[in-house]
Amino acid sequence: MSVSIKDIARLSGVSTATVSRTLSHPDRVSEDTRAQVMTVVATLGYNVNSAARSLRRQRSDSVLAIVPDLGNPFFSAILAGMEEALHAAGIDLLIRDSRQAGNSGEVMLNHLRQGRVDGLICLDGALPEATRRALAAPDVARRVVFCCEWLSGDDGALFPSVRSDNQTGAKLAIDALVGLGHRNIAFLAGPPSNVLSQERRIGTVAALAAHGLELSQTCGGGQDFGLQAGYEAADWLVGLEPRPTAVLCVSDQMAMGLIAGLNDLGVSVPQDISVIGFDDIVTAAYFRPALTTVRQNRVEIGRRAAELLMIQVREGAEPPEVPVVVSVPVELIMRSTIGPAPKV
Amino acid sequence: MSVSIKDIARLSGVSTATVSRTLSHPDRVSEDTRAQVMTVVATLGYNVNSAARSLRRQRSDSVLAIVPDLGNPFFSAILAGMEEALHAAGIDLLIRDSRQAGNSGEVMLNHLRQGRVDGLICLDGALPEATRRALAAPDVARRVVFCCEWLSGDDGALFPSVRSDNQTGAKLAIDALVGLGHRNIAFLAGPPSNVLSQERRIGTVAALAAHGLELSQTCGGGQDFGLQAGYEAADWLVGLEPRPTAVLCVSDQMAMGLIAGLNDLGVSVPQDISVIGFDDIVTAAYFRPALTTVRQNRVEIGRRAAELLMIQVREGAEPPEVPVVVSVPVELIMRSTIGPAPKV
DNA sequence: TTGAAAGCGATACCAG
DNA sequence: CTGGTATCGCTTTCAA
Repeated sequence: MSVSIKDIARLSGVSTATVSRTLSHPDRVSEDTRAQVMTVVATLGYNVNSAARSLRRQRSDSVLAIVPDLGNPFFSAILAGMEEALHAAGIDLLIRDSRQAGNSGEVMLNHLRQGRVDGLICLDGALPEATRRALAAPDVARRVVFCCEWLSGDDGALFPSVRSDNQTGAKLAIDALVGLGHRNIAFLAGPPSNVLSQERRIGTVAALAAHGLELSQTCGGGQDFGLQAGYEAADWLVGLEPRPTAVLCVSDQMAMGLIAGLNDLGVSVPQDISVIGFDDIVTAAYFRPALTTVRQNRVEIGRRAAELLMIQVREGAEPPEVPVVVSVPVELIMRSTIGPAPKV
Repeated sequence: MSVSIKDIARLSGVSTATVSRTLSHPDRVSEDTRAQVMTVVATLGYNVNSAARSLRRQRSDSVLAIVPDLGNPFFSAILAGMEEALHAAGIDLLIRDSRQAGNSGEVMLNHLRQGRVDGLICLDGALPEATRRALAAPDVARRVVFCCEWLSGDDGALFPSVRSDNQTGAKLAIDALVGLGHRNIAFLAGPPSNVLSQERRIGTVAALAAHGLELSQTCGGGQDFGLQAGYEAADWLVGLEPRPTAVLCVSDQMAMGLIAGLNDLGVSVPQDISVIGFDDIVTAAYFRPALTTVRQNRVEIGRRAAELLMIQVREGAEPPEVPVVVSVPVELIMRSTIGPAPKV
């Protein structure tokens, strides 16, 4: 059996209450006692038992992040940002993949209900209806924030959320393309029902309208934001009549897949078609041609989401002024996949 | 206050002991009782309190993965594999970045000592000496497995480990290059002290020796396995005299960076130089030219590590027959970055 | 500043 | 098969 607070109490000649105080509220014991207790603690190599502490304190000091696809490298930087903010506050990060077999929405709700975690950071905007309803219960809702994605139709009134400024991102991209003379611009979406597909498309349409232009075409994309979906979209793109001279893609992975596909079809980027991605994942700069893209500050998004959640679940915290939407700035990174619109 | 086992007991007219049994060992109560209790449980929406359960059972049903750099997409598939295996067994996955500020080795050890987690999966082979010693304590060592990397010098005698068959991977790559007529082959390493750099280099030297060849050059690489380090190695490579006609890289990211760098220097891959990567990360297939690489089965590695750990920490488990090294097969994926050795 | 003691919620042993 | 009860280890009133 491992050493407990009782052992410390006995060896340092004080009560368990005092040991506990020494550890949790050092300022509430005399200096002498503290020194004495700490010595014994160090000698025995004592560590608080977290289950006992959680049980007594009625909080776990950990939070759960729900990721749609852990295998997608897009999320790693976001998780890193969360990790950083959370651990600075002594809070643990648990991770679950919401699309993994057997991970219904219930699973994550149970974590909350069982007290395994104090809060939830959800990166998946496509939750089943039953889960959405369950999340909306008042005592649950306060413990949830969304990050990157959000529930479509929720503008922060139901759940606070942290997201990139998607519409501005699209605008930056479109402005750059129009500035290069492009007039026939297409949008390559991910899953049509995904909020990011929708939001960035809206931004695209609005930015084009500001130039007196209309969106040429939207490709529905595949089941995800992945490379293969982008690759397959190349066929669609070259078949369009008239063929767009530029494409804004909803993700970098799709953009890279698309460029690879165009390449295989004998279409050159950016000579024949200009392409812009979204995300600025780490490979974007080393892809050839180097990918022009809208950078999302993924670490920052993760950090902000974690901080937001910590404020909300702090006990005695006021319920937040709704709606809460933290919009993280984006930035257009100019590289080599866009160029002047080809002369007809 | 949330509903507890007492409430269930009262409403279903049985003792708390019976409720507990119904939930934890359904086969040890009568069918009638079980039905009765389960109805009440469902009605009240009861959930076991995990802190109380952990305290009583003296186990947390969660494990901690230590990742050297969460921001590196290489790890996401491994984590996904772990997640899958762990959650199938009802175990939670916690994640920490070992290189993050303030995450000394102590931090992860404390998780074990505090009973926050039942075991550790360590993906970082470069732990500080103090941590290595602390890990080796008998009661701790049994709860640790290494994954991907391992402590240099440990052949599974100290800690079980799951890893790719790195030497065979190098051999597959070298054999392919030699088969294409290459005689002057270089190796692009990551951090020199890293076990993967070392192991793959050893495999490379051995495979070359089998063909009666010697390794032309080794580039020490940078501080990591990243794209930038590969990019910078391009200068080194083209400066060699005689210039190697092929390079085996310790990671895909380095290979891609290298190719981008060569590209910028006017050197063509594979016409002038053949390049092989290691990992087969998701972008490898869509990089242009598509990257020839040694595929690691990352999901499998993660899954096996998780399974290994679960066996070890199962109570009453025999200490494993040491050494335990699970070697996961690798595979050479032929794409477009290698070609015949150029005629001189 | 310190100690005694009540509990947090679930489990498992021991009787019955 | 079921109930009573001690217990896991810590925190926190309440009194002194």
